[in-house]
Amino acid sequence: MLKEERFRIILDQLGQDQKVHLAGLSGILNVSEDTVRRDIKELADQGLLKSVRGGAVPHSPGPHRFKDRVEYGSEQKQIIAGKALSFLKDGQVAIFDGGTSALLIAQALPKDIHLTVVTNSFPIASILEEHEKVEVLFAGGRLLKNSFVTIGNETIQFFRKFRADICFLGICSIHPDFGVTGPDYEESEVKRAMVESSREIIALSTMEKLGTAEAYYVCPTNQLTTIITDQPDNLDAFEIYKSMGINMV
Amino acid sequence: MLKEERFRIILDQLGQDQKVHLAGLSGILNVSEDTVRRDIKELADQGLLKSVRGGAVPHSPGPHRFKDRVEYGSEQKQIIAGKALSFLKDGQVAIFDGGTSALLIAQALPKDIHLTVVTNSFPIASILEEHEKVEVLFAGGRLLKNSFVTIGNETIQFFRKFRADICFLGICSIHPDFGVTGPDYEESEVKRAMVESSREIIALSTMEKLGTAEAYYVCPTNQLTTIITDQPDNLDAFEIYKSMGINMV
DNA sequence: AAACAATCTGCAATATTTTGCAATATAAAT
DNA sequence: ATTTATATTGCAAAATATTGCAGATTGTTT
Repeated sequence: MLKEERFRIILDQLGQDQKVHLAGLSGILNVSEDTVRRDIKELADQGLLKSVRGGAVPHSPGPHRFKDRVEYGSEQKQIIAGKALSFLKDGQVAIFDGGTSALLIAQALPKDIHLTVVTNSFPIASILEEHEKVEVLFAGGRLLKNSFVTIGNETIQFFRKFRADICFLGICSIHPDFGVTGPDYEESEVKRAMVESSREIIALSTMEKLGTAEAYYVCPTNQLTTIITDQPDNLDAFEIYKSMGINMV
Repeated sequence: MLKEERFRIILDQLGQDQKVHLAGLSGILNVSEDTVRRDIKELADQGLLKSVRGGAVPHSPGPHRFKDRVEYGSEQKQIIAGKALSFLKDGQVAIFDGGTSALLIAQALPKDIHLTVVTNSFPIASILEEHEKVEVLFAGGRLLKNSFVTIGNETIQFFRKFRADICFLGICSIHPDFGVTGPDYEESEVKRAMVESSREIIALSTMEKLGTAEAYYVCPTNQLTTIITDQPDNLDAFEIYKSMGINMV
């Protein structure tokens, strides 16, 4: 049997099972495990698979890898991110909140837009590194370990120093009477500072968060310029906010 | 079963439930809990999940990217990092410079030490995320894309607000007469702010940098408390600095 | 402080890989 | 056709990695 034949069979098997064992292939191909091992090594050198102890696995693992999962949030948030982009204009100064909604906007951001982004989120800053034309101003402060955002007085002071054109605010809850609220004191304080430093406020919220309230106050509802939701079809709520002069998208 | 298969199953489970238990996986995978533990540890090292007591949880959408960037420092720098650790005492406030030398110290830092770390380096902050007992204060400012550190006036102001016990300063050049100097204006300015905010200054330098000078001034040589080098055998230079009252290690 | 669970460490048993080598096959040159 | 060089293959010993276990250590709960 030609070596190339073996290669093809190995790759076929791999395509079917997402894995191959040396012993199994040795049987199928009628060669020693050593030979299979050498074949696998050769294929690995070509980048066609990944050699692991005892066999091989596909080189670029499928979308089931967790790393990839993290980066794609829920479909609702993707929708929101897409809508949000249309509000950004070239040359603006934009504040990006530390939540996952704003993160998705950063991911969806085209590479050719020229921006100044002020944020307290490591992941966002990390993504924007690839955007040549985006200048990133990172807010200092105490680092919140699990979410990789900075909070605290330093962070607040940082945002106070800037005057942004637009602010993308990941929202926990919005209520017509109680305003924008969040579940965490310090994060809410930071959000307030963001709001107060920005001309336009774009709230990013899934539909079910409209009409709820949490413990800590961020800002009055009418301070929001626009509310972006995933499904703008809940007409009741819609009208309420529209009557307050808020742009619903 | 291939180790990689187990990895995939673990990550799949994690994607579904947002958590996995050692016992559960041990049953599913038909291996001992110890093996699962080791698997989880390995995955955690790759940044694909976060190991917690009793199991694992998804890693926050944090910047694993930095870790990839971290070049495994040269042997010299590893030596320096080892020596530097002995200067850190429990409970101290420490400033970590943005260079690779300080990064290696962070990597070598034991998990059980209690510290407050002030830094302007994303990679360092990212590494310290895993250290439960380390509080990280991150300096805001303009983000330098390629090196992932913040610089500029905001950064300097941030460091001015703190009084640290110890500061690890990655050094470009030290000269007995010209003092500590660096090749970049803004970075040198930030370093100066660090130096001025700290009681002890530990300079991290390879031997060949002692006795050279660059364009931008950081601080006078005698402001250094200690100079850590890779090979403390160049006696000529050694005596010069010692006679200035600097601890050479 | 005691009791318990989880983790770490060293170890031995097992499995896998590497390496050098010899036998065989394939290709190229005479 | 014969020889020579080159590559492939299988084998076996040595080196390395993995795994489960038992005891020590650490962390958590009551």
